Amino acid sequence: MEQREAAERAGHLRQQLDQWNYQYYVLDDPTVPDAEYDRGLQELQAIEAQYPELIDPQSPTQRVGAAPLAQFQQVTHQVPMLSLDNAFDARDMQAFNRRLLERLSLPDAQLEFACEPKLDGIAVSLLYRHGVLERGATRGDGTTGEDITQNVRTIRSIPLRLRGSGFPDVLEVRGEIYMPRDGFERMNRQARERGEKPFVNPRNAAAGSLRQLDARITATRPLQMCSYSVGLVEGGRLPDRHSEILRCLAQWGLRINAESAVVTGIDACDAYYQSLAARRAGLPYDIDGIVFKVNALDLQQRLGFVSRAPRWAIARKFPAQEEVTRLLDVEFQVGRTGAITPVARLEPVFVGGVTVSNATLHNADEIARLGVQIGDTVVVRRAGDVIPQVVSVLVERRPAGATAIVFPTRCPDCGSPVEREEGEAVWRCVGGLVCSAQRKAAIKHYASRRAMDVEGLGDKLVDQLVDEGLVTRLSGLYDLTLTQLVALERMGEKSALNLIDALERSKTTTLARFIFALGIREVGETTARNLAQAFGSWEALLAASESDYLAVQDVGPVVADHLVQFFDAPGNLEEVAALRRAGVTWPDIDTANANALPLAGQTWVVTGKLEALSRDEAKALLQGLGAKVAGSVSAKTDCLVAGPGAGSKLVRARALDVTVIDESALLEALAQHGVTV
DNA sequence: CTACCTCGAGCTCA
DNA sequence: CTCGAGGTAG
Repeated sequence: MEQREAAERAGHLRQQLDQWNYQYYVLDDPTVPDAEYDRGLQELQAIEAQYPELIDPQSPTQRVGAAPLAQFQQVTHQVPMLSLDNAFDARDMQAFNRRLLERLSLPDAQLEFACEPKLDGIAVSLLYRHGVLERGATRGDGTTGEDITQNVRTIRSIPLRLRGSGFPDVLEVRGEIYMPRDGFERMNRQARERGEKPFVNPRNAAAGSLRQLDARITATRPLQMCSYSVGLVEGGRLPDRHSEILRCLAQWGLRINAESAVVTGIDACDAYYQSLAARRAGLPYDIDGIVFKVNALDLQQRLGFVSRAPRWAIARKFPAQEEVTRLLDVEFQVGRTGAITPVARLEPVFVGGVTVSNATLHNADEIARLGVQIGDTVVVRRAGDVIPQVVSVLVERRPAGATAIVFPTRCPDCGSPVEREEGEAVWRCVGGLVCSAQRKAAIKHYASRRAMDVEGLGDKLVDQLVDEGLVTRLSGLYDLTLTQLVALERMGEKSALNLIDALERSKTTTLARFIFALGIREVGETTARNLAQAFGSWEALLAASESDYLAVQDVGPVVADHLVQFFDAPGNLEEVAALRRAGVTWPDIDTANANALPLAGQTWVVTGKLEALSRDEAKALLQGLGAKVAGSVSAKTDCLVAGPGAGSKLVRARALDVTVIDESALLEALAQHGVTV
């Protein structure tokens, strides 16, 4: 075949194959036998082999999976991928509706909702530029995910090129990648036949398949993609109703859920939920709830967002699955703060897609409330990502040998007495650092990634080090020698050297990390950062008084009290000194730096009703940029943010010639300083 | 909390 | 081959 003729034939074949592919994988409506599709594909492959210059990256032959990656690259979502608020029953849904109507000032409206099942898979983002699939990414934390382009390209229901026309220049499609039940069963059957370990549920199978560095493996997995919204849109317009946008996506060759529907009013949402719940078991895929979205985009915009979720959407979850099992034993774990937590050891039971063998019983009150005994038959509940729970006891099935759970009066680890503070539910071991469980927890926390980040120092190793008596205090970590380490189990020279090296590297840190690493009660990462920022140096922190602490962001009387207690306790200051002697060091923060925050020195006031933010949120964001947010307008006020309904403050601001901006200007100002809402 | 992937390194046995 | 650590996801 001549090249010109080959090019023509290849073009024709691609179009034909894309069409068949679309009908098969997107519409679920095959029009030709598999053999015919395969024949076409082979012919195209043959042409492309003969004329490699004719290969098009979007060709249907290019779905077999590319060569393995060394690692996934990070990608930033320009429009964050938010999560959804949850509803668990009809009452939550009514409350959702009331919130909507109130915010929109439409007390009696029957809003239109777009509804569809919430597939149990992995959320992804697909970026199309000029209709060509450019990038696929995981959700990650909503802002930063991983580039899984190579893997998504192998999924047949994801078009490599959009069909038709009229799509925006840049279109980010969001949806769920999942594994249909039949594919999951088939794959697991094959895995078992080959003596490999099957996946426990379709969701994990989909997640595992997408995490492959070798896309050729992903290509063999029966994955599907279903689109449910759009993110970034540039150079084009989309319709003004969610349901219409979905229709566009379908026209452009993306798969959308066949069950999607539009209903009017919250009661119709309930009916939709009930009908789908009844058919749930018969669906070809797993779902864990139903999503309801306000259909009109202008209303969505007016409703805005709360922290990490839109106000205009909600996921109504199905009731958590429950299973009956036996309580084998209760262990009492001692946490970093000495808190004693009872943990139920259960006869392993498959519930909600995973095998549950542990569940927290929280505290003594919870045990009393349940009236549970060891040996009892209990009901365990698990819903999706929530922690398994012991819900109730089947008392009538209590065996003769059941024994009461005796809450310890002494620490199970060190034997010190346990105490409970007035009004608190948790009992704590008073042993402090005498208690090896607390020491272990303290060291694990110190070494953890967000604290001092000692790579390679995991739970098991810490247990060993403490049990062998090699480390009795934090600073003891830095005294470890090669000889000591090599003597440990599963520790060769290489591992030992790596650990010593990691410890050495951890010594250079920041004040914020160090404060966090100390494990002061109630002082988490954020508070530690605020303290570091406010005081700049360890000395300044130490010299500060309780009232100085109270002046720091997010520090209330409780945290301030814990700080004072920490510094008053005898061993702590000596321990910090020992750590610094061992070489732990950080740069002091120029406290002038704190004043370098963009709005430092300015005083703002927020009044009236805001839409995208609550007043408290606006206040917090402004404070984050260094502004002082006052309650009333004075001559010293730099700027007034006035929403609708602003009254005397607005009048006074005008009188005093204070700058007044509205909410959109505020959002813009925040965005200018890198704060997106 | 559970499950999964990946990697480095130690252990085991030929 | 197995283990532990580190990371991701829901």
